Amino acid sequence: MIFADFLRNRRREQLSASDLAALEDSVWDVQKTRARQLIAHARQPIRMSTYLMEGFICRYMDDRNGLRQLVAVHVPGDFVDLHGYPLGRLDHDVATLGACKIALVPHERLDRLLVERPNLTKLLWFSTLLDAAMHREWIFRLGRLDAVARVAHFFCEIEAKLRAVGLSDGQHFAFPLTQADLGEACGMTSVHINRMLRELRERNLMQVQRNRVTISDLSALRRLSDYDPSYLFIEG
Amino acid sequence: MIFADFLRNRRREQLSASDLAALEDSVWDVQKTRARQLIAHARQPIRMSTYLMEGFICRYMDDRNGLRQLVAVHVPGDFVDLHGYPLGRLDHDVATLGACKIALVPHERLDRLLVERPNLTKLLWFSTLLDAAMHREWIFRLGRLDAVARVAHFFCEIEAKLRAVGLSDGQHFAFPLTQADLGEACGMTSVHINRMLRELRERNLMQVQRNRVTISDLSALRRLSDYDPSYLFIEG
DNA sequence: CGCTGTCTTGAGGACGGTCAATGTTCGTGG
DNA sequence: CCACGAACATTGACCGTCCTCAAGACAGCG
Repeated sequence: MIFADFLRNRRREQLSASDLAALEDSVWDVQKTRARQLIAHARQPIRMSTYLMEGFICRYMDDRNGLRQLVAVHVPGDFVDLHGYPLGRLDHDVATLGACKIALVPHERLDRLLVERPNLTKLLWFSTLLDAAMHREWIFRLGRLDAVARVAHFFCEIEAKLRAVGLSDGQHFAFPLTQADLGEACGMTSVHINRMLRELRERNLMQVQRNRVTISDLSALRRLSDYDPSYLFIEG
Repeated sequence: MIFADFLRNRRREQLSASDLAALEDSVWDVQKTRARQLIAHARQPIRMSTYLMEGFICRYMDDRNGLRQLVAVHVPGDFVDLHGYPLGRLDHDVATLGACKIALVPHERLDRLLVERPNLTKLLWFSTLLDAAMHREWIFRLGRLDAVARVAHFFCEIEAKLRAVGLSDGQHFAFPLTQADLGEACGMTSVHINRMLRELRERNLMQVQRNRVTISDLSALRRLSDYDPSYLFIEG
């Protein structure tokens, strides 16, 4: 089962057995990729979309000087660049963070689903709009929060997303991002990320060590960063 | 014709006469609204979406202290909260900036279009993903640009969007946002917005006066802010 | 004509960036 | 099993951008 985690704890009950089977059938290939590998280029037309089964993927834009701004971080269960289907090309790059397992879905097969399966189409549409909701939360984070809160807010989101697919117990989870990556996500330098992580550690809220995050006080972390996960549409 | 500007200069040629007629038929009411009026509430279920015919609308989120962060500014031709259809509820508020003319489309009617008109559905989906692309550009703006460039970048986007629907000639356009609004869009204080506008004026790039923007050197403005409008998918 | 919201400007300070040095971890190959 | 190098993490000193606070000017509107 490739799409086992797709919309898990979201609206999966709206996915009929037959729609799910059609979705599974639309997969062209399942692949493993190494860490730090580019999997889709900005501006080029794309003919397939990538569904993430294992690992972490990010999307980012470059400025003139080659400095990156991450615009999304994806976890298993995410249909990473499904928006490339209606758009036809991407406005950003997509790359793996750690090693990943991905499924590739050709757009011609999505065309069939669009015509034959309105219910599934609406769920696929929904899933691309979840990404848009996350984008909005990132805008809020960058526009209104100070440095500590930005970092805390970022981890709150990752934790909530991972928990929805069973990869966090609320206290621990695997996490392949470096401090430089965090800087590119939060709009700050890796040096300052380091200081903010120290602050969060010293306040006994959370810590990061060797690709692993430990959260000791999730509710304090959420309070600190004004975090409300309702935009993720996770049930229960 | 209500949807005269919808996807104008984007993919409107893909909109068949019959699809367009069906879209027009799905409108329940056309209304005029005053300036600074809330038209959709965060968190509440919504049963209609708003298409903007005239005026400016913004979407925003509040932090704990009631400080706003704008996440989008809409111009005529935008289907402002169409994403509320697959989502079922919004994660943010929607309000008019100046006086507006809007068309309301009940979601039950969109359900019919979804089942009967896959081609139209794909275009509607596309239009919600344009908004997501703009969100990404806003993330980039807030994360990677300094204050002058942020303001310049914002105006470059507004100008490009207005030009696509014939409301800017590349040099002049109507603009109802106050400096406080600009601050809420660009993640800075209105005081600093004021200083940056002065800088742009003194460098002979652009100026704002009485709800009107004059751009004297658009290409310099774009260079300054690393602006590339390709994410808007405007043709020609 | 006065009220209110918006704009403008200044002075001082805090937050986060820059630059640079050092420490740590981990994979690779001898 | 250890030696080495590369990538990543950590810390300090200094500095610039942008925020805060505050006062005053201006414009639109009753």
